[in-house]
Amino acid sequence: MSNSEINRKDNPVPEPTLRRLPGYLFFLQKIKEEGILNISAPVIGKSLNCDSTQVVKDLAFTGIKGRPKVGYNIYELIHALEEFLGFNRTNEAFLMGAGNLGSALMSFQEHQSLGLKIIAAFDVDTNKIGRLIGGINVLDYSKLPQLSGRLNVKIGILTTPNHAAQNVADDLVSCGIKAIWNFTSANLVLPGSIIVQNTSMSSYAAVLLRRLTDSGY
Amino acid sequence: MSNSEINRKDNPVPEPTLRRLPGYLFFLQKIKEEGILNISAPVIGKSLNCDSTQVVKDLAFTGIKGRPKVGYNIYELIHALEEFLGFNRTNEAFLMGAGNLGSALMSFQEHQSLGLKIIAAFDVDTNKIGRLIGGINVLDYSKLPQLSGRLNVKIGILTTPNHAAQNVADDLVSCGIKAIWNFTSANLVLPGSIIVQNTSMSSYAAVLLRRLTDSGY
DNA sequence: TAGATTGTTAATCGATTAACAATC
DNA sequence: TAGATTGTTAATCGATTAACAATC
Repeated sequence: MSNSEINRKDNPVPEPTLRRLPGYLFFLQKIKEEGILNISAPVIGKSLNCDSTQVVKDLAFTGIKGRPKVGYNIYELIHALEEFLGFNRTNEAFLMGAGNLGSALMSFQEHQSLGLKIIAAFDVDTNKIGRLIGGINVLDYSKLPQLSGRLNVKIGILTTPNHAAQNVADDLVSCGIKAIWNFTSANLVLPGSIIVQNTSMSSYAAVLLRRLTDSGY
Repeated sequence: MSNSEINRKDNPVPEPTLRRLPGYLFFLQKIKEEGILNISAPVIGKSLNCDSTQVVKDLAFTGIKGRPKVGYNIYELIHALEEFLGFNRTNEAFLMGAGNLGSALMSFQEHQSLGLKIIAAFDVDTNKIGRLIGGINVLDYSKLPQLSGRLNVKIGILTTPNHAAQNVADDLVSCGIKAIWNFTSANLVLPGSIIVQNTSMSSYAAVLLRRLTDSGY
């Protein structure tokens, strides 16, 4: 039984850990340029402002082995992180709703480095259908079942208006989508097997604004 | 000593709570249309798929009082949430970096309902300077100190390329900005008094992609 | 009054941090 | 060998969930 197979069922990676891992990866990619070969958890922790024990534990989830007194080989570590996070694969996705936010995500090059590839966008607005945004075609929403049947895409990115979110999510699920990246404020009710990643701007705005109030302005 | 004054110092609102509060607010705004006058924590919990005790505790942070057997007055509750989160105020912000993501945020109307108002954007790209995006002017980056001196803006939205993020953040701080909403992947090193809200897409992509892998595709 | 719900206190759970043994 | 760092086990901390008393 491989490490990943053990994790799959009994030992899911904690979400806080997953959220930190890309930070390590970006830091390592940055300092790789400086020709450093090995790096230790205390150095990473000091640079990223977090506990070194936590760095060790987080990195252990990727299956990488470090050497006492030396640390981790930076190339192995970068590879392990990319592999573990799926950033070096190509994960195809549909984008639903080519409005402001949707268009931005299509134009946003950085997804590529996260192994995410939006292969098509869908909208009901005839003004948007047929347009090419960030190199991605905006298709008629009614074409979704047909295309999903052929392409076996697993990820849906939801950038519709809030009121349409639940219906579109339901449609995605019936088309075989396994994971939904929900940028709307809608609370989606979906089968438990569907992975939902909520990324509503309002949550972050809430934290930021309240902290500002807490601090006494 | 008012409730908010007590919270300010000794009892900061937990971040998980703050992240959930906008969800309650959107739900309430939606069902307000149906003419419902009172709503109980168990009903909110059932609809939003979370524990009713948690709803009660979360709402208590806003200072609102409920009535046993009846629940909360929906109008009072909406008001309390908006007030507490700062969504009914106008919080002015500068946006730094009018690229794809920055442009999207400028066009994204929903910020208004979060009490956020981007009053100007800044960029170094002469092709962008002078343009109007989503009704917001893109100004020359060098104009930042001058404008911030006059306007007393507290919030900076950081949508620059990663490599420029730290420098721009430093400039924002020296211009009197108190809170930075960081959309880049850069790990910002700033004075402790500055509120930083990291919203890097890569963290969410990481969680989503890994959960997909965990589930066995 | 009876019953549902708030509001609070206690128990559980999970993540972070600390301690320490293993090892290069 | 000595010392720094990994890797693991234990202690702490905070958030969630459960229990229960107060109350409308």
